[in-house]
Amino acid sequence: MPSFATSPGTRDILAPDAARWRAFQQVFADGVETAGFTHIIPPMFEDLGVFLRVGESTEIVTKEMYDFEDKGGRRIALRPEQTASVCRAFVEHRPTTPWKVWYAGPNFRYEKPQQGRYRQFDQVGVEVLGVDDPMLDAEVIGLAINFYRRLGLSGVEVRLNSLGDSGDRDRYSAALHAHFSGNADSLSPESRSTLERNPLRVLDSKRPEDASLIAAAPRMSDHLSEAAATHFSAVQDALRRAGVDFVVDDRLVRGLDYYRRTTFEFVSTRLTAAHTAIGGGGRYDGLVAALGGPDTSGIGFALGLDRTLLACDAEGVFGAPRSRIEVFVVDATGGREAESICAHLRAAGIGSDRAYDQRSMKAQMKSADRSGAALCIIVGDDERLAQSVIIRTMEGGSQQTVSRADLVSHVTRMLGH
RNA sequence: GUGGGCGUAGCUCAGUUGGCUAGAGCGCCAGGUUGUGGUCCUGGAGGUCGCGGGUUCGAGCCCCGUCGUCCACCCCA
Repeated sequence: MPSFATSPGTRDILAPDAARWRAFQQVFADGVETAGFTHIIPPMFEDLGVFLRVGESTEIVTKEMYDFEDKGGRRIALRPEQTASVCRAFVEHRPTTPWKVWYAGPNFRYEKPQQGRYRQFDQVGVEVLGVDDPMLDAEVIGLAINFYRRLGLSGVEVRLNSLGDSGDRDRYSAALHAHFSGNADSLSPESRSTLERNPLRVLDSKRPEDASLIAAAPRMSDHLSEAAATHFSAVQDALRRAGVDFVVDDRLVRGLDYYRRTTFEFVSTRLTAAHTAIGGGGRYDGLVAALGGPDTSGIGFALGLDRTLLACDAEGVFGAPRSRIEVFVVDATGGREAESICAHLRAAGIGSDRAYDQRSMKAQMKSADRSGAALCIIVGDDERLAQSVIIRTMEGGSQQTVSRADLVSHVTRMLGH
């Protein structure tokens, strides 16, 4: 039996999934770079303090951080998300604004794994710093929607809300606290403890016994300042102009404390498991300042790679790309013919593979079949002597003999390059 | 962190009230086919039954512990 396996919540991504991941990130990168975003690759670990700004009341900070002391005595944490890193980078390098960046890569949270939730999980995302314009909020949301479309997803719903400015948020939070603690008896025990940590999160409870109290709770929309309300309606107008469907969800509360004003979530309507949220984001005006930078507004989103792929599976779209092997070379003379033919094909940019260990022709043909190649090239003693090869189509099984010198041009033509 | 289900071949699983040498399908390898894959036939390799302890004449099966995994809660992507 094996001595080791992957740690809980981590896994190896093998073929063909690994290529699918790469394609996913490529599609994302192409889309956002077309919109003027540049790539940022922040480190995977940082000073713990960077991430504490995510919110003292969140479980991400209190329970789920992969933190440790390094050999130099520094408090280090594996990043649980990348927004804080991007803001730290902004403060550190002070690029000119607007600063539009995108990222892709793994994050780490110490959680109990289950479907669509891992301790090491990948996200792609964007952040824009230094722009207050509500039209940007809509553009950022549209970017994600466009990406989903390119993946082929159609069952994605945009849920939209505004948490108001920090003053609004605090006043609303106090109003909620008053409402819920006045009726604490009829609240579930879990929600009672949530109430003390973060009243907003009680709205997120899915427990049936909390439903009626939540329905009767004060509305965020009644607590928005004039400025925040104007901003929010401008965002909605811009979304309508862009033809992006959305539903305003008064109860939408996002997990991280830094969110202000516009918040949104992307929900797969085709996913039945617990995790239907495949992405989310919002404004975090104030995070840059909290990290020691100038007062700078920010907005962004992160999309979960696993969950989005789960949604793709549910819709039967964006499957794994097929093998890059187009030609498989079968050599019944010992292997040296295949050796040189593969070298030629590869030099010409044609994906090719072959068998080793002088296996039987039948075994080599089986390998050719499994490789996914469209063509197979067969060399036996006759062909070697005649300086020719047989080209066989794997699907139809028709074959022709051509001279070695013409091999690459024949193959190129047959593959339709 | 809480609760529940499940750990038997590479994969999916069967295995009776505890009872001979632990099985099937798929996959893999070889042969049937002395020059040809995908179909078919035959054969073969591959297991400390997750791990440790206990009960028993005897444990894949029962008990305890542990680890892993899945699901739900919590939380979140």
